[in-house]
Amino acid sequence: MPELPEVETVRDGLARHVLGRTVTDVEVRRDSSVRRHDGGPRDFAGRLTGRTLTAAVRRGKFLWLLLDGEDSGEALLAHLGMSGQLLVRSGGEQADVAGSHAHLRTRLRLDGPDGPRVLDFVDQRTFGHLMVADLVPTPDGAPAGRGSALAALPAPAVHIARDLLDPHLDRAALVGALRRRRTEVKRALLDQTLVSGIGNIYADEALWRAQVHGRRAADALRPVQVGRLLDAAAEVMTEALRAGGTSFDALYVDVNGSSGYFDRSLAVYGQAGRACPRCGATVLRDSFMNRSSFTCPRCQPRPRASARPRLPGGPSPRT
DNA sequence: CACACGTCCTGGTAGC
DNA sequence: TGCTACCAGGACGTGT
Repeated sequence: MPELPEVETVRDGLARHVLGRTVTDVEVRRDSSVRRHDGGPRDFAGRLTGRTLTAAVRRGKFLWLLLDGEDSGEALLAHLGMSGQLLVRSGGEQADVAGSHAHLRTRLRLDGPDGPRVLDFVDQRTFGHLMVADLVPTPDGAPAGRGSALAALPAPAVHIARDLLDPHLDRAALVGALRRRRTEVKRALLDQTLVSGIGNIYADEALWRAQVHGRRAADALRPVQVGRLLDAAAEVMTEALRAGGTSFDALYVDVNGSSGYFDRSLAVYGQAGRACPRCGATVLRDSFMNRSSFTCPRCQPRPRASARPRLPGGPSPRT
């Protein structure tokens, strides 16, 4: 599952392999891959063709490539969803044949100083998408004083909060905001408008590291516990980033959610029935909202009712 | 056929 | 009472 570390790895790969290149052709093979683009597939292709990619930027799980040009307030915005990949390869015919992929959704051809290249958007489960989006200035934009387009966000991403690896994140404010939420702490961690980049996998890993059960009420946690939780999340994502970032060769930009870290180092996610690496108790799997949560019953005791959020409806008057 | 889950959307609620 | 911000849960989509 592409969460922050995987998306950052893709961003870095794009920064190294497609910047400065110009789009020569756009082939949308499945319209739904650009379903969020206002003008449809044809407009999508039209807006990209001839544009040069000038920067690769990420916030949370959103990723975008800035486009040059007169009206340069635009970006090619990508979200990988559950299974999206962006693959770069050299643009020779051989690569075309070898590179034909069962789940290829959109292909961009690029031209640059050292020959043609191909940027493929591949997505098995189709939750991902591409679009050309307008950049809009935002007060929460980005480092002041960098008067470039970096200070603006693509319109569909303006509601996305800064992520834990963003040097301009206001940690104290985030701790406060999390503790103000009247919901389960895991749900708050997954809320991209509070803090971005955390998905189901890293949420479970962070909660395990901080020894907090995800069903505890966010507003019942002490500030220091929330701080530890955020530290744990930043830590586990940094480790995953290091592990994933080293496993790609020079040209291919690849993410399938594994990033090498997935299988090896997860303490609880997907580990139901196995031993907790810290205490040896058997890891549990619970269902919530059609999603899975993995916890260690000893390290992360389930909260008593009084420590769970008071949900709408209150203590049911079930007469 | 249940299950994987990130984001968007809807309907409803709490609190002012 | 009316308004707003917030929150829970369902829909979506495809392959294993």
